Amino acid sequence: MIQTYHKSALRKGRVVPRTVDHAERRAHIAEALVRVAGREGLHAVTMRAVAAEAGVSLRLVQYYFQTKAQLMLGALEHLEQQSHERWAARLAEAPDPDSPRGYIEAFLAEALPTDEQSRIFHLVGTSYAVLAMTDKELAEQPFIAGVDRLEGQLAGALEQALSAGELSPDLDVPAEAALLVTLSHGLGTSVLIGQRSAKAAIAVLGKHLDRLFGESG
Amino acid sequence: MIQTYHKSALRKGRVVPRTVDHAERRAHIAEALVRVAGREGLHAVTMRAVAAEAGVSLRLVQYYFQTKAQLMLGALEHLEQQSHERWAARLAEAPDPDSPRGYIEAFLAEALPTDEQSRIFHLVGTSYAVLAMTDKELAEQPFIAGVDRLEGQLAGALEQALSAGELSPDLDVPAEAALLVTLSHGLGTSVLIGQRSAKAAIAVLGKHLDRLFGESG
DNA sequence: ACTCTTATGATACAGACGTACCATAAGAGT
DNA sequence: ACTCTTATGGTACGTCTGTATCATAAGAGT
Repeated sequence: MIQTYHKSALRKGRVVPRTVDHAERRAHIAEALVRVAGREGLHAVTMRAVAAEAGVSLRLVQYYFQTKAQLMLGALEHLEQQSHERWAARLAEAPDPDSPRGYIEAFLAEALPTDEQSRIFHLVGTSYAVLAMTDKELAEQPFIAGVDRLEGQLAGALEQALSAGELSPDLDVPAEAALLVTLSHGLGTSVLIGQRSAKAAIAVLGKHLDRLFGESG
Repeated sequence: MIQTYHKSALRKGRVVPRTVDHAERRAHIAEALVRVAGREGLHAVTMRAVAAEAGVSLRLVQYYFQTKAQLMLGALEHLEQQSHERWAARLAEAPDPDSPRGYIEAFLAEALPTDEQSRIFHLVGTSYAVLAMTDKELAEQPFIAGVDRLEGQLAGALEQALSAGELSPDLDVPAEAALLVTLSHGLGTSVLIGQRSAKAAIAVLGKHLDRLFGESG
């Protein structure tokens, strides 16, 4: 799994880096970090642990990310982008694309830790959030942007449902989007600390959506 | 501030510990931990840092809490108990004790990081929550119990409001209590990472309560 | 007055951590 | 063929961490 380096150089005959694809390698290491953090917590993430998990030498981690701070930041960006793709994939297979409620429910359920992958995602994401509370440089660029984007996307879906007449016309869309995103984050946390099952969290969310969309149906 | 040890022995002439009040000293150290964690994050909490913040020697921290794990646990318990008292004080001065809505709103607003003390409380609490996600022994006893107690207390208030006819009679009280607690936790987090102001968070919460209590008035 | 236990100080130790340094294999450009 | 740059391995260094050890001051019980 390790020594596959100059393979990628043959694949793309250009003169770009040297022999290996830097982006690919950085992604590989970043994913190793996420696995370690998901298993033992973000506080257990060390350059040596990440190197071991990725199956590379400590020196390599240093080479691709010069410092630990940059490694942490790079992994966060990778996680952001990965979640972007994950959401797109999930929403593409939404049950009924004509139903805004289905879209919104799928959207929010994705944020809940239902399977192993989303569990890791929520755990690591929340860990980063806690770091961002005391590390302002970490917070500003990559973090808030991601959450804001989600909230905006959801607000768009609500707007659409409102146009379709599925929602009460005097709904405050931005406030409701904020409520839904923060609610699903809070629910996810309660699941992760073992206070509630994922099923129970989905039920709470579902009841609120029932209320929003009118309990007919 | 440091060498006040045998003063407490004179105050209470009994033969209980030896010269100093252990519980008082442990509380002092636990509060130092909370201050450090609130300022620099829970990951910056070290036995030496706590000792320095408390103005005692490293040995003393070792003496009163034998190990770091016990120090962390003890501080969490202290935080729990402190929050208990804080809530009681806040609710005692609720604006209108006859209005369940006022009670509930005060209850939930207390969970939001509006002033420095509640900011620290939420930050440190969330940091512990993240730890509890990967450290099962930490989670079970002190953590979930605290949140469950809050949720139960809130459910009681909702039940009371329901009896007073202020809520829709087909409200699912436990689900709503869960929603409100997780929502206020999620809102608090979004405030702490700087995504939203405390005022905006309170507004989102207020709008939802308006909906619950019927928007008349 | 004398001992005993509690309370506190100082410091030492082994391990882990982030980072820096030195070496070298090997493709790229000439 | 020769050099130059990139990519990788190995390892050493200084610092910080949690914990353990040795020593001792001083109130408590007799």
